[in-house]
Amino acid sequence: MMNADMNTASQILDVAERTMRQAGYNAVSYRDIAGEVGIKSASLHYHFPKKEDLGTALVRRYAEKFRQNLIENIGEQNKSQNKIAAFVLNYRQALEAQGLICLCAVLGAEVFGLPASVTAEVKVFFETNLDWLTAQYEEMNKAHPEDHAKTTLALLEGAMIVSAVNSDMTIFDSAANLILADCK
Amino acid sequence: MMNADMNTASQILDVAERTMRQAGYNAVSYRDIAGEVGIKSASLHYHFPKKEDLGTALVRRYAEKFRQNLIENIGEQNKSQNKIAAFVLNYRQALEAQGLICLCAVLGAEVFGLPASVTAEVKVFFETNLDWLTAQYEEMNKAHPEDHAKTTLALLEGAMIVSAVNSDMTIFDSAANLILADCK
DNA sequence: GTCTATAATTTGATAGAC
DNA sequence: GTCTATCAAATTATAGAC
Repeated sequence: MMNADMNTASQILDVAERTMRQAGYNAVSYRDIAGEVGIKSASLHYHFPKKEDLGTALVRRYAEKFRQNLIENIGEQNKSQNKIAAFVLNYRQALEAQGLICLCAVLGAEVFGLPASVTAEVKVFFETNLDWLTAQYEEMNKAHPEDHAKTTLALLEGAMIVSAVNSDMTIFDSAANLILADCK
Repeated sequence: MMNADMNTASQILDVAERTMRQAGYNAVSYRDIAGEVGIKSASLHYHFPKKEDLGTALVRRYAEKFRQNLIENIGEQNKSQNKIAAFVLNYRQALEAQGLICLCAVLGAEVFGLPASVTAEVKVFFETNLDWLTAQYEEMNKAHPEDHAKTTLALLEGAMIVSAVNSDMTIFDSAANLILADCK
């Protein structure tokens, strides 16, 4: 009986993640989440006293899932080129399979209106991504690994947004191809 | 006496644009806008009956301003390389001077929660950008001008978000340099 | 952990006077 | 064009029973 539905907190985060990635931080209400989970909104406050707590927990879990998924996608690969490919795939799956933009792209776009603690978690996600990418480009002996890391992350986050608005996956794929071509 | 403050509608749009670019569509309220403009929220409905009307008018004006600003930045230039540089500068000025992310990046991130008419205007903005960029890359005899256009737009929109979250303009500049280097 | 009940505030929106 | 007055609904949040 160890299925995911046993944990109410994780169910709350599941619903919150989907709705926030669809419509942003302010579009998500305790009442709507509670309705979908099947409890009352007052009960939500037991798990996450303030909305800010829900926001930070959400981004933290998202970052951890991203990390775990990356490890899975990398599998047995040990060449940096293939690790970058796994990284790009990580983002692509989120967009195509679930039809959702990266949580941190959505929250990042609203950055000047977010609680400071939520912004801090989004920043950690981006910095972790940049550090990891920089390490890969270093291993590939690129001249300016930090620059490569910055452009790769920006490309993926931006491509998700433009792709979603225009309902056109070829935008994401152009970005992905540019990143992969640069690794050859 | 032809100053901008004469037109209440444009004052409303000024405040709405700034706050939406800071915190997203749902973070902006009629009451807050009215307070800053110095009128009552009921009066706002005279100019924009529904919030959806305000949203569409906002994106339409933003797209037009972007177009006008691009023409100014291009100036006497007639080489496509320099036109692309003006395009990049257009985005950079928004971020650095005003400290704000592109309106359409912010709204685009919330795309699955926006009124359909607002989404449509954001899509027009992106498509216009893509068409213009494609024309420039065609003139430069690039092999796949549409791909170049897609990656350039995605890079700029994504770079604004990551730069803003990390309070680090070098992220935007890495993206800008990649675009400009590709034009040489 | 979840509930009922409730509070204080904010939201988009309308009617009608001036 | 802007105002007052008003509305119904939604928001985050708390107190206290079970």
